[in-house]
Amino acid sequence: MAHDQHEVDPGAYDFASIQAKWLPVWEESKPFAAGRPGDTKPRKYILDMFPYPSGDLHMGHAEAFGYGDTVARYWRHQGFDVLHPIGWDSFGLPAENAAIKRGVDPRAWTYENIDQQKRSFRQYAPSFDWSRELHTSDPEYYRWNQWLFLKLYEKGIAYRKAGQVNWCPNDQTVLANEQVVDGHCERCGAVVTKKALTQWYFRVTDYADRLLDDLNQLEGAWPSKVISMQRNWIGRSAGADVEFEIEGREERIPVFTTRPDTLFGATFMVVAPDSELAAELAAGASDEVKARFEGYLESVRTESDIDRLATDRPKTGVFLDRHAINPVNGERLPIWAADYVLADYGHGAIMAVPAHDQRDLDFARAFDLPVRVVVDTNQPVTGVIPVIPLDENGVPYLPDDLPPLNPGDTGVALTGEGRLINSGPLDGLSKSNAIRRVVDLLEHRGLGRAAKNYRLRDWLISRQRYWGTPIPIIHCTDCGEVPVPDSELPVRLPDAAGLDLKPKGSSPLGAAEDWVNVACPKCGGAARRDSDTMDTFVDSSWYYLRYLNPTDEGVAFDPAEAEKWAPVDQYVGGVEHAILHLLYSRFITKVLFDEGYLSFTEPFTSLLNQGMVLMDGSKMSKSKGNLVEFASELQAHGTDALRVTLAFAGPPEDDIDWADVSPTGAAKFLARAWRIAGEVTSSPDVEWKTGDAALRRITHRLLADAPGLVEAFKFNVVVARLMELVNATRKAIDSGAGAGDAAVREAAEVTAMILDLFAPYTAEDMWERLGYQPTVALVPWRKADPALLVEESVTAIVQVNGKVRDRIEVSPKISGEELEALARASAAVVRTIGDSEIVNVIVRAPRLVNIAIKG
RNA sequence: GCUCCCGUAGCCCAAUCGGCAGAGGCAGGCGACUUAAACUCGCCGCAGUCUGGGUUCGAAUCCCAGCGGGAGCACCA
Repeated sequence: MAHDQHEVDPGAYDFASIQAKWLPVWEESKPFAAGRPGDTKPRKYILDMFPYPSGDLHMGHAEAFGYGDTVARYWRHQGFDVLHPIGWDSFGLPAENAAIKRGVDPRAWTYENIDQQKRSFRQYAPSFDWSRELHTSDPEYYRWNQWLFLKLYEKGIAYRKAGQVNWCPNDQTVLANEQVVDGHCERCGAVVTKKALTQWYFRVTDYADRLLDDLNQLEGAWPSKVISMQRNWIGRSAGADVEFEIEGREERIPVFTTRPDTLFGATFMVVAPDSELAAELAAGASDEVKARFEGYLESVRTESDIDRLATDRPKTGVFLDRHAINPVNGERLPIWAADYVLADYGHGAIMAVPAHDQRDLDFARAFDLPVRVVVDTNQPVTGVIPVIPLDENGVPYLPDDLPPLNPGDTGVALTGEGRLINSGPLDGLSKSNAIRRVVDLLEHRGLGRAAKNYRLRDWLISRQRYWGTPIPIIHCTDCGEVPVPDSELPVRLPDAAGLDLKPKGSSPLGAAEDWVNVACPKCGGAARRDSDTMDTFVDSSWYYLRYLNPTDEGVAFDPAEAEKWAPVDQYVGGVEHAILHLLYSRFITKVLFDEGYLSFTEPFTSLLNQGMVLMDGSKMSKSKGNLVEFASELQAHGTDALRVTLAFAGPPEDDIDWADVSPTGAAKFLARAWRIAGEVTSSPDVEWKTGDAALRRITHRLLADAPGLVEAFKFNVVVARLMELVNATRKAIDSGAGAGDAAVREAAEVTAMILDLFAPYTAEDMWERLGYQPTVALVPWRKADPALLVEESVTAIVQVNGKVRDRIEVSPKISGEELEALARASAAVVRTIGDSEIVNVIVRAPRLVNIAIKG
């Protein structure tokens, strides 16, 4: 029997035809364009982290963009002019790798991917303002990356230096510290090695204090996890720089310590083997020492970061046969080179206090170096832990069974509080007082000062790859580094055709002879362009500002527009950028603030991290065969069911296991809601007040509660409440007031309006079935009627000793006295109390009475 | 090893301030509609909140300890 393929029951919910019906309508009317001239509404800027165009959207995108869109749609209903833009983070290695593998042009590959991905995106119907779409790989965009670079160069924030850098042998390029995760390349997973290279950096360490301190303003508005990760990453520690004389050396060596109070306990000094200082000290020693040092250095160089990061590995090192002088007591301290001291932290040298530092103690025990206790951790210090033990009369005493003070034997360093001993003028002081005293002492003698140190390193931004923003610097043999004049921006990427993009450790751009050879802008002589490209995290560090005027050819962004829209009110994206992108973006925002371009110092006022979409408890991947394809889910269930499924699965920041959710359940709910809109028989001008009060109460409670729920990101609860409303409406139609009741129409309209946050197609179609014109997305939020939020009566609970003994229906306005009287009169209560004595009665009118009795 | 988060029904999840443990869904059971099935509609909830202590008139909620799970950090002087 031949079926007409379009044979669809007109009374049945068919997501495909609803999508096909409304998408062109919205594309035509563009209801989501922001900043229309003359719009006086208050503004909100809702931003999703822009995607890398990898070919197609996946479930992770579906989740994140769904949440972002819910928030954007919500604020539109609340009467805001909402800026909700989208663009493409379209520079980066995948395009280049595809180019190498398949001989395609990286540009063509990228823009084809964008086209494909965009088609899925449109089906998914986020309420984007597509007119502001941007691509970081367009010269119109990266021109401003170059502008930003030159600004930073001008201010001394961008600079070039030589050093040991992270090198990804797979991608054949350097990496920033943030892009090395557990010794592996953040992007491709290869084991990262070290390489000595001259590279471009941004001086993010100059902003370390502000990046750390300003996290306080994000407290409560960003996930606490992200805040603590950033705090850890910046890793500020306070202490002192102490200068040590070195025998046979003119200049003193500074060391950083967080425990200057233990200075009298220093028994040796350690320098990082890969530091210049170590090489210099070894050079001044005997040939035998020199040889031993060279051998050690070699072994240190060959070990990977992975090995080096392993904890509990035995301490290694060599004695350099040189000595330092302790500035406070004149003692000679042997100097060792050991790899547990890092060249690029502090000054690459430490004073070792084995009694009070576990690492120093491990080293001292391995090489039989002296251990001297200078803090008696058995002596309690007032006001700090350990608390002074008190005897039964409240008199402080010292217990007899104190732990021994011999870390050299126990192997456990004494890191706690205590009183200073063996420390001359510091004896008897507490830790904090000793720190203050010794810093004073050192400052007075010019041998040290209070100091801070950071784990954060400067941001290495140059990359030896093709598909990125060219660094706008020209290297001239006579003039050195010369910035490309603004009038010559953008420095465009040369055509990839004819270039060998295969990674070979230097940028492919260097081989583009026509491109790389230029006249020096200063002297006109022969010069070469810098052939590295920028880290793509530079692109994304300020893109949120480019959306404000994406086609402006005169400025990167318009400060007046920034004043109107920025900072971003709500940012949505993955927690994988907890440090990377979010730290860089915060940094660049502060730089732009300092330069007077912005009036705020934090780019993202509020942050929502979505969880991951899993399958059967683990991350989805092709190799595991547990991939849930976005495209096929979209095909099978439609946009709305997919979005409702994701919103309803649980709190947005939690992971979603696709095995636990039910897109068909979501589709059923949508169909149920949609059918109701078709059953309503009253006309739009019906008088609400005449409607069924019970249903109206449910409707208005939702109107009242939903804003708080959405603003707290409890999307799953909002969906549950919508289900509740739909169930109640169904009941009213079938076995209550009937389809013609005003409350049924009201409930259906409110359902459509709120459903728009999660299921825009269904909501729009319902809206039309209810007799209105598009678009439901722009319908103002209905005000909840306060009269309907008050219950006619409430159930008061009567407890005896916390156990529920009776329930009484009372007026919500009942007084405490009346309620107590009613409770005491309750038969069940009287029975329970019997002869017992009433000790206490707690009354919380109108909800609860608790009678406490004896026995 | 250190820090943070989380443990509620077979499963996913709710429970504004410490005040009736259940809003919602999945799965399941029963029923109506149907020749039958699907769809649809209706009905069905004794889990006392991981364990043990504590605070309180009252604890899923606050505190302490433990168990289990997840995340972050881990030679940073």
